Amino acid sequence: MTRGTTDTRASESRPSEARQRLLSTASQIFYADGIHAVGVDRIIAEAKVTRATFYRHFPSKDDLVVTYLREVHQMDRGAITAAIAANATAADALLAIADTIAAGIKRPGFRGCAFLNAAAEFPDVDHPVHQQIIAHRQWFLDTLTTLMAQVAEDSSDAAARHFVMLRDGAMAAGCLFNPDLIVDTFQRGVEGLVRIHGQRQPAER
Amino acid sequence: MTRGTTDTRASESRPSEARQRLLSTASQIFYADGIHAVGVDRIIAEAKVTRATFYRHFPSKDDLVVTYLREVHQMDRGAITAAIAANATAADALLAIADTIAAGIKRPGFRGCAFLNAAAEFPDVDHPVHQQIIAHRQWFLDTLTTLMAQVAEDSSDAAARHFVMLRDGAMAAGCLFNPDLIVDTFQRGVEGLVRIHGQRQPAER
DNA sequence: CAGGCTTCAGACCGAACGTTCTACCCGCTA
DNA sequence: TAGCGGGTAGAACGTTCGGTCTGAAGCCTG
Repeated sequence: MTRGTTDTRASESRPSEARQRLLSTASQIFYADGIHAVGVDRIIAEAKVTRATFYRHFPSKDDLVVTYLREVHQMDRGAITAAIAANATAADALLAIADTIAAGIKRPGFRGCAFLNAAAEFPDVDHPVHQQIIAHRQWFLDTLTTLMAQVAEDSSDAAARHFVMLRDGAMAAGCLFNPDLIVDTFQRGVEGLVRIHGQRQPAER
Repeated sequence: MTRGTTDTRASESRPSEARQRLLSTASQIFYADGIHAVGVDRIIAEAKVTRATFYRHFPSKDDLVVTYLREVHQMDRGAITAAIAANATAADALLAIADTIAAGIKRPGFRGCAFLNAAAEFPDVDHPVHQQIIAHRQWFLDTLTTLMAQVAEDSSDAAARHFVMLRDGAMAAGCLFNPDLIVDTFQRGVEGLVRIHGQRQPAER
C-alpha cells in the first residue's frame, strides 16, 4: 500500500527530474552537434541546471557520454526486439528491421548513427565510449546472425555482416545525400540479400 | 635556364617546407585522433613550427582542416584514376577500385574514411568542411556512375549508389571490427553487384 | 650590400574548457 | 522539530582553446 504509492512517486523522482532533463538535453545536443564540440556549460544551460547538479549526477562529462550512448542502445534494442516479436518468420523480421532503419533515416533531424559518429570522435580503443560502441555493434551483429541462421544455416554470418555493412553505409550517407535515394538503395539491397540468402539451403527444416 | 633551375628550387620551397611539414603532420593527427580533439598547439609542436609560422600559412584552423581534406581528396582521386586507367573494361575498373579500398582498410593505421569521420564532427551543412565532404562524395558517386553506365546503361545510378553504400559501410566498420572479415564481405558484395549489374541489358553494344 | 622573405622564439589576449567549491534553500521523512 | 538529500546560485580553479603581436635572426635575390 504505502509501498505502492511511494514506488510510483519514487520511480518518478528517483531518476531525479533534473538528471533526466540533463540526460535528454545532452542526448539531443550530442547527437545533433557532436560530442567534443559541445561543452558542459551549454548542456547545463539548455537543461536549466547548475554545474553542481550536473556533477552530482555524473562524475564527469565522459560518464554523461557513455550514459547517452547507453540510452540510444536501449532504444535501438527495444525497436529491434519489437520488430522481431511482431513478425512470424525471421525473413520478415529482417525486412521489418530494415524498415525501422529506413524510417529513422527519413526522420527530419537524422544525423547518422550515434555510435558511428561517436566512434569518429573516440578512436582510442581503450576508452569507455569506444568500448560501448563495439559492444553495441557486437550485439547488433549477433542479433542479425541469429535471424539469418533461422532463414538459412549456411553462411548466415556472412549474410549478417552484409546486412550490417549496408546499414552502416546507409546510416553514414543518410545525412550527406538525398535520404530517399539512400533508403531506396538500402532497402533494395536488403531485399535482395534476404532473398538470395533464403534460396540457400532451401530445405533446411 | 635560370628559369629552369629556379623552378626546381621554387617548386620545392614555394609550397614552403614548413607549410608542408605542418600539413602532413596535421593530416596524420587529424586522421588518427579526430579534428576537434586536437589543438593548434599540438600540431605546431609535432610539426616543429612556431605559432606565427602556422598562421602565416593558414588563416585559421578551419582552413587547415579543409586543406587536409583537399589533400586526401587528391590522393583518392589519384588512386581511382589510376585504377581506371589500368583496366580495359569498366567492370574490371570497378573491381580494381574495390581492391584499392580493401587494401586501405587492411592497412595498419586505418581509422575509417577521413570524410565520414569529418562529417561526424562538422554537421553544419553550411560549414566549408562539410561542403568539402559532400563535394568529394559527389565526385566519387559520379565516377562510379559513369563506370556502371559503361557496364550497363540501365539503373547504373542505382548500382553506383549500391557500391558507395557498401564502401561507406566497409570504411565505417573497418576500424570497429575484424578488418579481414569486413574486406571479405565488402568484396563479395561488390563482385555480386558488378556481376548482376553486368547481366542487365547484356547486349548493349 | 641592401631588401625582402621566411622562420624562430615567446609573450600575450580573451574565451571556453572540465572541474571543484562554498553557501543557502526547500521539501521530505524520521 | 530536526535533519538530510537534492536542488540552486555563483565564484573560482588551472588548463587549454584559437588567434595576435613583437622582435630578432637567417637566407636568398637583386
